[in-house]
Amino acid sequence: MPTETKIETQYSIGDFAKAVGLTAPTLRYYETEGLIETHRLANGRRYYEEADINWVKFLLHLKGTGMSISELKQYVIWRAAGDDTIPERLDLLKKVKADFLVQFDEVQHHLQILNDKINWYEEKEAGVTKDPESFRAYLDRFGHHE
Amino acid sequence: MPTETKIETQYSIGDFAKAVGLTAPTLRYYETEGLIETHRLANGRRYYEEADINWVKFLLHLKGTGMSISELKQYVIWRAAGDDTIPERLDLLKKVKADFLVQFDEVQHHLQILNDKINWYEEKEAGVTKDPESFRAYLDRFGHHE
DNA sequence: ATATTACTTAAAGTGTACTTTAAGTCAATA
DNA sequence: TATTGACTTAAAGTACACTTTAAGTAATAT
Repeated sequence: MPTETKIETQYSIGDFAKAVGLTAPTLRYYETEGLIETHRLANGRRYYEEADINWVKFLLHLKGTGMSISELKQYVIWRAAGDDTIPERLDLLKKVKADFLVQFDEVQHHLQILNDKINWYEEKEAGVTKDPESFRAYLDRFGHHE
Repeated sequence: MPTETKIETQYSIGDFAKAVGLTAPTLRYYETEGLIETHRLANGRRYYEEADINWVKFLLHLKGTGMSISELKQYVIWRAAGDDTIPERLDLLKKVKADFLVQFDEVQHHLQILNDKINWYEEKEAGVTKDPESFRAYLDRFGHHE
């Protein structure tokens, strides 16, 4: 069996930024915050590999669930400390999830009211009701409150 | 039929703040931003009525869908200008809704990845897999990507 | 009556997450 | 070879949405 030399694609910071949908300054900022470890060429320039794309994309998913930079930093610190910190990481992610679900419910309620208002305006514009119904009364009709 | 004198409950800014879940400084800030019109007692102090509670809660619903203070301000300006601006308000709310729905989909995907990671950690912790499976491989098993 | 609390304004400060600038080095293209 | 473009760092600046401070007046509670 021949020995395969794996040739990893190397990305400059600009190309990597495009690949993950961020800007080069943001990547440098994340690096100073300890979220990303960067590799350096002999001339001092940063480079990134395929695996780094997965890592950054995963970080962005966590970020998208509401994790702050400092929470991500804590997560990264625990991750670097090895498998002993899996319970801590799990607790953190579960807390993030619980917070997320609360927000998620709230935001769905906000959407319901927004939808109701849009529908109310459309009915009003169409002149469906001659005697105009208040938005409150309109909400009441659907049992939508607060 | 006797003439009914409607006695509107009057709230001080502190009580009103509690009623809507904000702080007094935030209410003053919203007032300077033109989101809230305040009534004043003879002594210069602000007071609020029941109807103001509905208005602030409605604003907070719109805010919760992602509208910025300046978008809310624009909405309020149009509202004050009367029914002629209903098309503008409708356009704004529809744009807000469209943006919201994009975000909503994204955020659900973020949740999926978060959930997958939590499950992956739990399986890892339980020692279900002897030969540890990478998170990428785990995601692949469920068809969860990016 | 006095002390505490709530209100008033204007202005300055805070936190988060970047973004931009400045000054310089180095690599790639015409 | 010249010049354009991409990179480097450190530090300052920005946007948003409040929050806090300061200095003062007025209402409420003991």
